[in-house]
Amino acid sequence: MQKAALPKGTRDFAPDVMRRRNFITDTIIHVYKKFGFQPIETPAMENLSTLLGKYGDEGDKLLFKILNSGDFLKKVSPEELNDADANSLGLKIAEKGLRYDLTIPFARFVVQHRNDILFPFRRYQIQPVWRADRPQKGRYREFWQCDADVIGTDSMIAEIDLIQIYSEVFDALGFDDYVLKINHRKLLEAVAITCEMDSNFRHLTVCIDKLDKIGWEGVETELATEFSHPSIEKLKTILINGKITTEFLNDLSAKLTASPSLDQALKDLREILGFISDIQLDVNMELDLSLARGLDYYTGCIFEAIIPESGIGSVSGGGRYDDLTGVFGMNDVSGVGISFGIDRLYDVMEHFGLFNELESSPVKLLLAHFDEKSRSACVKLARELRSMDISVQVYPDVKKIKKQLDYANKNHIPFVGVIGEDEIAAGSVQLKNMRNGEQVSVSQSKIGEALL
RNA sequence: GUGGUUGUAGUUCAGUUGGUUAGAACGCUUGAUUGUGGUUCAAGAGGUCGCCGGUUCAAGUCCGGUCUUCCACCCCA
Repeated sequence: MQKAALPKGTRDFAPDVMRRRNFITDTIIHVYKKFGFQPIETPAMENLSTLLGKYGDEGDKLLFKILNSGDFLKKVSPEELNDADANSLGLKIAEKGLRYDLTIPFARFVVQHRNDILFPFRRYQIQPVWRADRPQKGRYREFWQCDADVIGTDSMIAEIDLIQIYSEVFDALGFDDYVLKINHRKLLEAVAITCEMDSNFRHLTVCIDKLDKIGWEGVETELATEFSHPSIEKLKTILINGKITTEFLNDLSAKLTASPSLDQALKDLREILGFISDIQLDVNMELDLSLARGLDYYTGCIFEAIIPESGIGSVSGGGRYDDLTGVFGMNDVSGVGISFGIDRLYDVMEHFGLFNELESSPVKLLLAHFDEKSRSACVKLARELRSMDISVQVYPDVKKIKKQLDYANKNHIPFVGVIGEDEIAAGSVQLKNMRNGEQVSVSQSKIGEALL
């Protein structure tokens, strides 16, 4: 016999888990729709060429590759088999991969359907993504992302909408404590220029992103592998406080070397802060200069949402990208998007006990019986009740009534209708309320009303 | 990819320095109750101790490998 098992980092979702997961996705979809986003879906697999090189070296390693069908070794010579490293050999025997996120497939989608899309285009997409990571707390190899993107405009109205979405989603899910962090890649570029660290911008962003986690001393150590001491000291005077306020933006600009990047970042951020103030949006947003985000394609505003004391990093991330579609041959299309991680939202909600909905069954009535004849009567009655849009289930086997009641009880089915010889003769049903145990005899023709 | 950690009944877990027939709770089945669930009581079923190999008179217990769980790093939802 074979052992029933799942690949590492993947999970089954039982009905009670699905009910909660659906609550999360329904909540998010409801908000997305209010802001005019429309759903799309894309395939689980993409061509590897679509995926590779979009998420940095680290991302490439984490892609699940799909072995070519048929004789996948046909195109590989014995010499290549011996000499090749795993990476280059992988490309010869696999030309498809599982998607790593929903943003790159969306960019591909936009380019491919450019003639059918009306820009600016707002889409939401809720599908699983796969990463060949090592699983740990809040990290799975298969997990669900819940994306919303606006593409085809560089207006900050898109950012403002996304910020409002954050506020509404967290409120609706019941989080009273969350932090929406925001920063701007071009502001970071200005910092890099000022500190003469623009030679290795990526290293800079990776380091300062860890400020929260490892503190300035840790960041300093990691920076030292690439940058000079004076540069690091200068960065310290800019970064040391990490979090900055609206007013601090002005002070900050005075510290930074003038550049087009700086101008753009300040313009965007001031516009956003202005809107938030105008509409008096109640959102717990922090401008955080140490927020960098590793994904390579971000070029403007970047977002990250965290739930303090949850034990899980971030539940959402996002940002603006100026040229995601460029690699697919469609230039100068700016977009901005966010992505909620359903699995992490679930874990955090469970951690704080935010799932407080009553245990209830989608089935309202179970019809119980004593023999094949009364069971037939149940099937007939069930059909009538369903035509009234009542969710009914007929117990399938002829078993003791005790067993059938027990089944209803364990499934939290609120009502049981018992039909036997006497009831058939009288055209009635014994309707039992499973919550309080009360039982009444009801005419079969009236049972629908009794339940509604 | 690096380091650590975990695995015993359906589930959560005990199991002494290696030593008879591996336990508990909950769950499950049956009965008390042949037309009535939840509570109670009684009885019963259920384990190749993750898998493979090694040490030993003897392995759930020690050793090696492997898979799995969880955690940290890297990175990220």
